[in-house]
Amino acid sequence: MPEKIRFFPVELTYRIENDRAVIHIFGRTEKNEQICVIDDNFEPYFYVVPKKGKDVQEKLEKIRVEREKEISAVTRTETIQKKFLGRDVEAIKVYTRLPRDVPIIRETIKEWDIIESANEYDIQFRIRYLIDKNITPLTLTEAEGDFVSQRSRVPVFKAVNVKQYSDDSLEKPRVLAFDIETYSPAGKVIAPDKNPIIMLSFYGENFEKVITWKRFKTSLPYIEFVDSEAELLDAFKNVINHYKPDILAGYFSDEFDMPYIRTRADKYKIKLDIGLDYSELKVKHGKAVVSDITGITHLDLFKFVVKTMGGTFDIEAYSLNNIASELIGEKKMEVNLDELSPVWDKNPEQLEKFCRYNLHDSALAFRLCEKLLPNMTELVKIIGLPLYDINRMGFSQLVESYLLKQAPNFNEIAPEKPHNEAIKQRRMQTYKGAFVFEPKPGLYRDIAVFDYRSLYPSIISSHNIDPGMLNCSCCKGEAKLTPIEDEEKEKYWFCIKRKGFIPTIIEDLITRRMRIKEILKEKKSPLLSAREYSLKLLANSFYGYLGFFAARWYSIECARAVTAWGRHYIQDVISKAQKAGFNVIYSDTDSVFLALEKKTKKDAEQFVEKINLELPGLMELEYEGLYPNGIFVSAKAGEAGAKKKYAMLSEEGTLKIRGFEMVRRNWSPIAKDVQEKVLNIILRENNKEKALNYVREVIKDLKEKKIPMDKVVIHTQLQKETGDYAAIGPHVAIAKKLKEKGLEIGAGFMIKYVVTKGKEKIRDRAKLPEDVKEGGYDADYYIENQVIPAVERIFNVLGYTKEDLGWGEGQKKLGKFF
DNA sequence: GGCTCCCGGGG
DNA sequence: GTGTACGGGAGCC
Repeated sequence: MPEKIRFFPVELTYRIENDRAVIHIFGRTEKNEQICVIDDNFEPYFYVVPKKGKDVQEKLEKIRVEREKEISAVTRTETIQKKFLGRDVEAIKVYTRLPRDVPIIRETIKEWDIIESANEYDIQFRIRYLIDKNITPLTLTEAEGDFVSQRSRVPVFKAVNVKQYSDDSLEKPRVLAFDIETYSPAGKVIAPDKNPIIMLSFYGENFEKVITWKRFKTSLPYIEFVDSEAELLDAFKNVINHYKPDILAGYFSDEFDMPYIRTRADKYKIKLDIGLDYSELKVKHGKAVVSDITGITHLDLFKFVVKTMGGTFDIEAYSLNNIASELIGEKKMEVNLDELSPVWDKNPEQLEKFCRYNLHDSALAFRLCEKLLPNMTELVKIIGLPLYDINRMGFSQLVESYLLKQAPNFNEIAPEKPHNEAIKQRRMQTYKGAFVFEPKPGLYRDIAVFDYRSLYPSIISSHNIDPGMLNCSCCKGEAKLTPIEDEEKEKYWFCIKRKGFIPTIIEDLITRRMRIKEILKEKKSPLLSAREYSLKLLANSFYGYLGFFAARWYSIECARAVTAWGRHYIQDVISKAQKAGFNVIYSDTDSVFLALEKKTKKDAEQFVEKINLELPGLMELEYEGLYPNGIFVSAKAGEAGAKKKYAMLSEEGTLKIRGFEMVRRNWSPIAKDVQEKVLNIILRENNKEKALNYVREVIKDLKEKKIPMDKVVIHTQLQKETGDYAAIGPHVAIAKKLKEKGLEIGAGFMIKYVVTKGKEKIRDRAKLPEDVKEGGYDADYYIENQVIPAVERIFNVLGYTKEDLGWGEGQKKLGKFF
């Protein structure tokens, strides 16, 4: 008699056992125990769409391909009525024995001239399983079968039937956060192959631990001493095995902690078999590095923050410190990490504070995970992919995964991913973007900002913008033409009789979100606001997706139509604002900035209300806020317009800075300092004279060599061996000289240099800081190439000349504003 | 004006 | 592995 169990799937994979693909679903039962449910009843397949009147089926069934002594063959085929971009097609569902046969078979038929296309041959087998079985990870699922005996860290249940049971979801997955500290002398680059891990910390529910392999006196109960790095790595495994987390969370752990741990374990030939099936921690080096443990979801919170949440907050860098302060209001512990290695070598009695620092980072990762998990979980529930995947996906992938999940409900076959040629073609195509009302560069006071809520999604829905609805023969001459202004482009339309696949889906997302917002007005719920946010995120990503060259449902006509209608609607607000007597100073895509001047905040709010009364159902203009001070600058020196480059001071006193590209580490500290200081003086103190004098002072100090050397040191890392460079930049020139001196200089080394005076190329004037005596730097270089570019756009709008800055005649030309 | 190289995060 | 996913700025060539 088969047994029934219920569980929350967390992660899944597949293995080949006895020549069959077996899905392994890892999860937690209702009784809160970890489990692995296996299912060998799912066949790999893909679709073939034959050309009209061609008999393809028989030929398909005869395929046999030999690769590396393995035979790939089609096991059976089915003819099936499907839709492709809204059109009815007769497709063949082609089954194979193993998942890996799918791409092989597709490869052998791709040149056949009797087929229209092959489709859905590149959907991962585990994802195909979730889609076809309609199983959503983290959501209560029922399996029918029996427990079997199999080598595994958790009980294994062999299922004959697996199906979604209810909408209940795993409330509290078990989370363990971790972080490592490594031996890393000051100024030296991080080198996993050379330098050991010296500390490792974990933070979980009622659990904190720091493991280190140098002993010192401490009363901290969570510190555990071991005798070597190899023992520390063993402890890493043991802690995970005993804690039994569903989720192992880190910050930048995909690309730092995990690869580091992997490299160190390999050095000692330690098996990192922490997978629930005893498989090893896998670090995969692709374009981005990802680290994967079978059965345990490894989350890299950095990736989620950067890829998905990024746009929502206003920070200059995605460091753990910034993100933690922004999201959970906590900072990292202040510690000078340059001291860690010397202390480790010479003063181990001082290691305790580094242990606390190490634990605190894990604690931050843990709380960040708690904070972000509702957002990720909601995306899991909406899109239907495991957490692991959601964590690492960008917007386009989220949209595409959602469409792939929805396609069967509409009986749609997914289009192929574009291949090389198509991508090249698509990349060359351009279209007109959003409308930008170019501001007159300058300083403004009392700026009221409005924006359309979900402008593009509501356009896609209300204008039925969909690749399959384009230029239908049924509505020719009847449907409204897309309002593209470009005369050379042919006008086109979208069907008004049928609703497209994408508009249907997006409308569903918008209305679901609206319902949630209604509930949220009544009472707060973190869960619902996470869902609301996820729905918004997803809906907002469709437009970009339609114009993304690598998208399956790519359609430049659709993308072009969205921006065309967008321009139409924003221009409408602008003209109405002007008619109402407002001074429109700036507008971009879906937002309008008004300088209030003689009008009041109340006038602005009333204006928005009035606009909203006239807007069709889904569309809404929002009052974003009032900014007492703002500066709008031109994009490049001398250029008139200024797209997306402004800084404003909010009523709450925070600076909102847009478009001033981050001055990064390969800039000198003096350039960073000056940019930040100038914006602050102008917006907070409202004193351009003071800002001017400040820069003038800095320029003077540079010329008089009063700015200390450490403010002009530029850091650049060598990315490859010195001999491998085609172009010799300043840092490469330095590296070559160092090498000639017999120093060990290779890829990864951090080069610090100072540019000195001379007429040669910059690379010939770049010197090591220690080879330049105090004041030996080239003041002109730092003024012209560092300080001035950092503030040029700002002073641009203030209209000062170079004489005003004390950088007068007879000097090298600096651009007309100085 | 193209092409090449670097940055991010982490210690 | 039912494969190939950044995007923008500076300096050399």
